[in-house]
Amino acid sequence: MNISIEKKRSDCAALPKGWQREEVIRKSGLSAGKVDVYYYSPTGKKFRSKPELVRYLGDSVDLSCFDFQQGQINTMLLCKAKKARAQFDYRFPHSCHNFSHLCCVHYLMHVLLPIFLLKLKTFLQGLTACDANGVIGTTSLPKYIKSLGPYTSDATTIQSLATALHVSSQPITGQSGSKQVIMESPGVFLNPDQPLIAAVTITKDDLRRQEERVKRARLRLQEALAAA
Amino acid sequence: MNISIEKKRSDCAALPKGWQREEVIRKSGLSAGKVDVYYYSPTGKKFRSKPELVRYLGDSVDLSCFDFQQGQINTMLLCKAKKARAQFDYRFPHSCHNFSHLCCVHYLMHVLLPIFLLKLKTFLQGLTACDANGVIGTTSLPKYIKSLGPYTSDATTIQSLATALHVSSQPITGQSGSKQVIMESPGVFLNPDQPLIAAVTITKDDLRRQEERVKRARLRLQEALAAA
DNA sequence: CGGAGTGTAACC
DNA sequence: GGTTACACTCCG
Repeated sequence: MNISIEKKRSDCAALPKGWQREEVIRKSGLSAGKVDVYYYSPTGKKFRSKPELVRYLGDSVDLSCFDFQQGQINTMLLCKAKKARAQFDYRFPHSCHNFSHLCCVHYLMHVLLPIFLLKLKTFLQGLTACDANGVIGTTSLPKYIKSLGPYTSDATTIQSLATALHVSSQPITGQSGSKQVIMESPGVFLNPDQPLIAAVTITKDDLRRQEERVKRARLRLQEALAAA
Repeated sequence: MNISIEKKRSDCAALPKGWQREEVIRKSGLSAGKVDVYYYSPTGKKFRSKPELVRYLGDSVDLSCFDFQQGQINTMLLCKAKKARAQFDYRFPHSCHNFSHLCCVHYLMHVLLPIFLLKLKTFLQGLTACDANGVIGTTSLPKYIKSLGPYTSDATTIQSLATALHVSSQPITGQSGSKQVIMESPGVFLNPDQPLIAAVTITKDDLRRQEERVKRARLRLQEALAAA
């Protein structure tokens, strides 16, 4: 019942019965964050690239339209009209050397965060675009997300999230008192209306408590996912 | 007078006197023919990898350019190391396909943001660690950053920033009314005490105004940097 | 010696 | 510039 965020393995519908697909996120090194995709034959043999797969399966399966990374048939591969990339790259810069404090702050505020925001925005816009084109389909948001707001459609919800992210430097004045499970995730930080650098001191216990809170939130979301 | 084809051992000029290098050819298996290289310290201790060697020798020998496999100094390795440190990788995921809304939210909250936070934390910790070791030196923060808080040292300032990022889900209660130029950067978003998804609508003009604000903030920081 | 994990040349 | 495809490392 463990759903690891770094590693997941499941059946692959685009391949014959018994074949499985695995995603592994690189955890360290220059390429940390990159997603490696592997396939396992029914006998357990591991495959790490499409040519390798083709070599093994021969003519028994036509993989010309098979997207190795995504694990599905992609008719776009025939046209070779590669449009928006479907791959995720979780990479991010490593720690730094030869960086003055000034550069550090500058780097954080003017490189990391703007890029992060931009990518989030692009990500969300891409999502709504996909949805509009029917690529994703009419998948609904699960109830616990819907309940966060009085929206008329899921598209509106996603859009408003993107919007809220974009107009970030202005106060977000939405419904209050809606502390859902997803709100307890660790990915929320820095209030623009408060000083950037605050004189907060914490103990190791504080750190551990925070980490445990994160773990609990993840567990709860996993349960929600399983129930959906 | 025995010269074995599968195994040879000799002094290694690139290491201190007394160190030896050994080559062993794999005789069978999938990797038959592959050469494994081992090193022996003057005391006879065996080393099987470069990290192992570096851990043992510590700072006494600079192995950054040492090619473990070849047993020689390789200047190309130096270039690589320097590049890796000097360059940042700003990559982040593109827009997506095949993603339900649920996965979107899950991805944002449980993949992107945790990784982002982790990297920020590592980044800042690396910075303070560097500083403590004198790698960065005693560079001072410029005045306009110092003025943000009553700190006794720059290290404290950086540390508190790292801390504030870490304990993100708790309110950051620092000095108020200190709206510095750096605060106007776009890299501040999402208040944890407000709903994640807010019913905000914006026009294209709003977007452009926001982007121009970013540009202006960047210009001002550049001026401040030039004046420092 | 195997194999998971990471590096990276070559390709598009 | 960004991926793919596979070579290589490191450690069990």
